[in-house]
Amino acid sequence: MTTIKDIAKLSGYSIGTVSRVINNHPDVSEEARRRVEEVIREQNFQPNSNAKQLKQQSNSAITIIVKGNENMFFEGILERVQAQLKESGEDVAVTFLDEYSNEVQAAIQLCALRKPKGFIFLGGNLEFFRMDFDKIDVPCVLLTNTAADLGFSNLSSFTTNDMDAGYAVIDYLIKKGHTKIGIIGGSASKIGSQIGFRRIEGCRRAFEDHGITFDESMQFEPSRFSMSGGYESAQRILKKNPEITALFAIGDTIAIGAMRAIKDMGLSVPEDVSVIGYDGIESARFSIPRLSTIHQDTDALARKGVEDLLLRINYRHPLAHEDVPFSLMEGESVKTIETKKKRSTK
Amino acid sequence: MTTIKDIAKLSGYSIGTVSRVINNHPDVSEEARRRVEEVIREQNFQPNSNAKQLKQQSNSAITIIVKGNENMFFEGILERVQAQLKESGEDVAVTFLDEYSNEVQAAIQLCALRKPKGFIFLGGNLEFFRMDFDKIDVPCVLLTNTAADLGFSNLSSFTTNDMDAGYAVIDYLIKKGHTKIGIIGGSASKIGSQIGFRRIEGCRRAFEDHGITFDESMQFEPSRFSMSGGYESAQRILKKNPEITALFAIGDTIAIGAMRAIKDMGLSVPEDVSVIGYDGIESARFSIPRLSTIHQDTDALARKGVEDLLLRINYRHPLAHEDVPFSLMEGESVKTIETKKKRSTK
DNA sequence: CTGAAAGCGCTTACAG
DNA sequence: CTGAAAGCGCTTACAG
Repeated sequence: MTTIKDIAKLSGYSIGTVSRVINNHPDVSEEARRRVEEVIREQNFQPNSNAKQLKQQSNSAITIIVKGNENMFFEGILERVQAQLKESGEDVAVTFLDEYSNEVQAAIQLCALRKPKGFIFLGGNLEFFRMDFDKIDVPCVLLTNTAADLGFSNLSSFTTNDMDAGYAVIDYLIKKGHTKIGIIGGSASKIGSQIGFRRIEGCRRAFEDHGITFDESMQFEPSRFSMSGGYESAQRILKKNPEITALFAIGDTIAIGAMRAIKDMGLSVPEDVSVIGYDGIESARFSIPRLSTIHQDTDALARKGVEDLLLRINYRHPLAHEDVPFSLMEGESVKTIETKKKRSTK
Repeated sequence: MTTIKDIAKLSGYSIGTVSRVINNHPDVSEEARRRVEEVIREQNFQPNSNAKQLKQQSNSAITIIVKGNENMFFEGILERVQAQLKESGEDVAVTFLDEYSNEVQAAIQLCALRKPKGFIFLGGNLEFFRMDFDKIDVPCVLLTNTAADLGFSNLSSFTTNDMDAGYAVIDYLIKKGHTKIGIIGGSASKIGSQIGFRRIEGCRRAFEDHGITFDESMQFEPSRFSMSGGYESAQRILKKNPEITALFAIGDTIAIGAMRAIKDMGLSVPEDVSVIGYDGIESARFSIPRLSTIHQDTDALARKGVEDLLLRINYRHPLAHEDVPFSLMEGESVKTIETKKKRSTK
């Protein structure tokens, strides 16, 4: 193992100077810097990160906490975040959590264990943040939910505007002639913190604006963010409410399960039941039928999240809470219904 | 921060003894052990891993190298490996690589940077291992390919027997009456090291045993392990060889892309073209039609891989090269063809 | 069985 | 601008 000591000896400078070169301290002569860097290159020297971190009292790799094992959407975004971070030379640790577990507690534990430089949360329940996030003091970013109202000084957030997007979905379906619309996914809890809540809240407003009543007990069914969750919830809601002509699954993973369930009930998409998803994952572009969905800009989410975190880890940099734009991608899974009302008004 | 010093003071023992308790050394009195453990619990003390690793000259987290970003199969297995490792209290780092990049070089770099305790390779090109793996000296496990013939003393491997499984697929299709069979996925290279090669080699043998000639140029099309790769390769092979009645995609991700391509060509699965995949990922159970496929036992793969690695990291433990059993899962994507030959022989 | 002490490879005031 | 030295939190011969 080459150490900083060897570099010192070889370059003719002290280990203090070598360390300063490595860490880009300003007060090193050009000559010393050049010489030391040369030796470092020759020896292919890599500083020992354990020693460095021991000394600096900080910290291990940036940690990504993925909340929702089975949610395919997170897989895509995880990859992007990981790629971004690696480009910046940052090491990355990943922890997968069940969709219902407490991500903030998990982060607190990790802090005790290895003091990560920072966290990126992929998905998060605001309720857990409210309860315990004050115990975390490293810079964090929450992706796909907004932390704007929480007021923590070390938590940025980037998300699709779920309220607007939920609104857009229902508005779209209604304009396509649907009025008997079912929603599946997320939990029915009114806490206002679960990932799906804002989406559903947007739906509510759209229904209202169109003068259509939304009966939660008949038109909503909770579901895990998984294909099997979507499969089961679609079956349940369609059985309890056979009038439904369109289903909004608040995640593509759920939607794909739902389409399979509809098929297994002897019905077809979109002829008997239209389905629209949320996320815009790759599988949605290859499913049969192709899934209509809200496309979240994973690239922007990942890029902004990583940039923000890095800036705040390395410099004094202000927090940010931003929405990234979304778009409704039309596939083949929603059909137009000519309603009587429509016809008469035309 | 509580340190080992605090525990020493609080417990009335020296830091040496505390350290021995933490590391389960035998030569500690029962009394000391009890007392120290009590204080550790009270203080919720976590040893500083940087200091520990600095001292032990070893090492950072076990690192999983995922080769093939877009291959959904790896996502499932990654999760399981991760879960297993976490259960054993091991920290985990993940690196995603493109399917065509050099995973061994990547591992070598990581060794220089942070000396991981070990690596788990999800997918691997034996050629790269042959070339450079001797530069890695930590315990490693290769999953989904066999390293039995490589003879490295620090590399175990666990895999489905790709040869047998490839054979089983073709045998199955032929028994279903198909003779014009196309294969997509992997690379055509004869190097014998790519992940898909053994699968295709198994296919060849099955064709031979059934007395059916296999014309690689007309019946094989390479493909990335991605949905879009499958989409394009299916289109290409079906255009160049319209006689094909069944397609074997050597990965489910590829198969799902292929089914979509067939649909877009105005044909349907399985009426016009049968499709069979390989992997048994969850999406295969929810696709329309449900995909027939070789189910790899990801649970066993993950469990055995992790156990083996941990054993070899912590003890002198022999290498292993094992096959895990597979099964052919029938979905809805393969139809039976009544061939003339079949009829006459019956 | 236990303690005192050296040392892992680095960073950073401190003094010059 | 540079060097000598203390110290980060731990482990592990060594001596008893």
